Amino acid sequence: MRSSTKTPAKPRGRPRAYEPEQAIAHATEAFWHAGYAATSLDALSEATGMNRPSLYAAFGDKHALYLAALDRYIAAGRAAIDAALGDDVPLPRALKRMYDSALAMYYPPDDDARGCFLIGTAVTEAKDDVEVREKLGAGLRLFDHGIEARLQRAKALGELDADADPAALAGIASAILHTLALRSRAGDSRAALRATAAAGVQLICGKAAEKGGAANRTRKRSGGS
Amino acid sequence: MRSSTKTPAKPRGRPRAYEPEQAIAHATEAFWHAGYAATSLDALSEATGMNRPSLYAAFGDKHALYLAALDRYIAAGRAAIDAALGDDVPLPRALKRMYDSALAMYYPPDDDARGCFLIGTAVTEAKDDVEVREKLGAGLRLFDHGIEARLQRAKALGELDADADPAALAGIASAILHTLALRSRAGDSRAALRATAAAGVQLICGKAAEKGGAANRTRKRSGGS
DNA sequence: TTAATTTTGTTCAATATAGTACAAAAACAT
DNA sequence: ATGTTTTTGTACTATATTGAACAAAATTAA
Repeated sequence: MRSSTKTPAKPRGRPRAYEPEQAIAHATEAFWHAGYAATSLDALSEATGMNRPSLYAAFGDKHALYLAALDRYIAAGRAAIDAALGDDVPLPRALKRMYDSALAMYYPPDDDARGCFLIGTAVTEAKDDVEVREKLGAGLRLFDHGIEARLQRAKALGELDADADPAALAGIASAILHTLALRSRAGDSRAALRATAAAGVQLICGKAAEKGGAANRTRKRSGGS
Repeated sequence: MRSSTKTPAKPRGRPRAYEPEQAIAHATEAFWHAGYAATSLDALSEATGMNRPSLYAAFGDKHALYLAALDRYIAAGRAAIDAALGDDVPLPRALKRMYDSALAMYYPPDDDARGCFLIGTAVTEAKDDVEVREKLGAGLRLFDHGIEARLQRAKALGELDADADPAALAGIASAILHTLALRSRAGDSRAALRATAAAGVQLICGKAAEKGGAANRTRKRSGGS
């Protein structure tokens, strides 16, 4: 039962000294630092602990490895968005949680601010590299759709006005995410970006957005003045 | 009178075969395409028409040339923002004009979409390169302040609510600009980004924002329904 | 016309990088 | 134990790239 899904019988020859998932994770870190073009295969070799021929055998060339790193990051990003927006927390809180979760990635505890891997590295390559451009575009759209789904639910639940446009608002919410992704790498402080995110949430959700934190769970969504 | 300001008397030796301003402009184009790391000195040499020794003599190394290109672009960007927001056009119109002016740069008439030079190339380098990071941060702030100044005027003129926070709104308006900068390079259509910009303008200016385009120049800023 | 000055253009050396070839090593199958 | 298979690790080649050296060219000053 397990042999057909996970382990294809038994691997025949010398066992690999690395775990593919881990290797891609470490390669991602390397690309994240210097970007795609400035990251040499030697740097990737050192980051993954694999020597160059093993890298080629396992992933193909540098480009293929980068695409694999993008795929992995995009999937994790979408999962993080869904996790932040998932359970039935009020919309402003959920959005703030999403932005905080992003900032936690953009400001690693032990290193300098690095921003978003996708935006911080793929945007540069996207101009001349069709595969990167399409992966980047698809990734951004995937994030959009995760947010849009939550906003659609919010509209259905009355958390948003009846005439609200979830798709358009998702575009704005994504724009806030993008500015965080950029500015964290550009040297802005985490506190400043939290404030930007909060301002964005307030604008998206309307003036009635909670301000005191956990206090007003049962806030009113007034429509008048 | 002119000798001390523009032309320092007369240049002594062989005249240069290039104009520094033009050379930086062409170098900018080259960097814009492939990014900083992937642009070789040979590519810069070809783009500028200068051979490598002349490049070194004129600007120093590749890094210094890139910084000069960033400076020039940032100054032009600020000028474009001020021009778009300058005269006394209503706020929503002015913001849309700013975004349109940005999109005109991001989608060159004769080439593929290229996005924003600053965001499309400097963000990647910013992580490990202090000078680029500081220039990028200063550039983004310069743009912010241009927008914020207009929003402050808008508040004084009653175009924004009395309790509006111009600085915070400028952060949002910049975020919209950033998302356009990214997404244009990521393959999004210009029409889609114009719609995103319009949605952002509407949210920033309030529901009373104009919708009909050039038709309602004399719209009312009603407070009611 | 001659000297001085600055830029240009060719050439070269040093290094880095990508990609591959090939032998050694570590496992399984018989 | 012996052979087969797959991965590892070293070494090598080809190319690209940076940065500088140096002679030729174009101009002004005397």
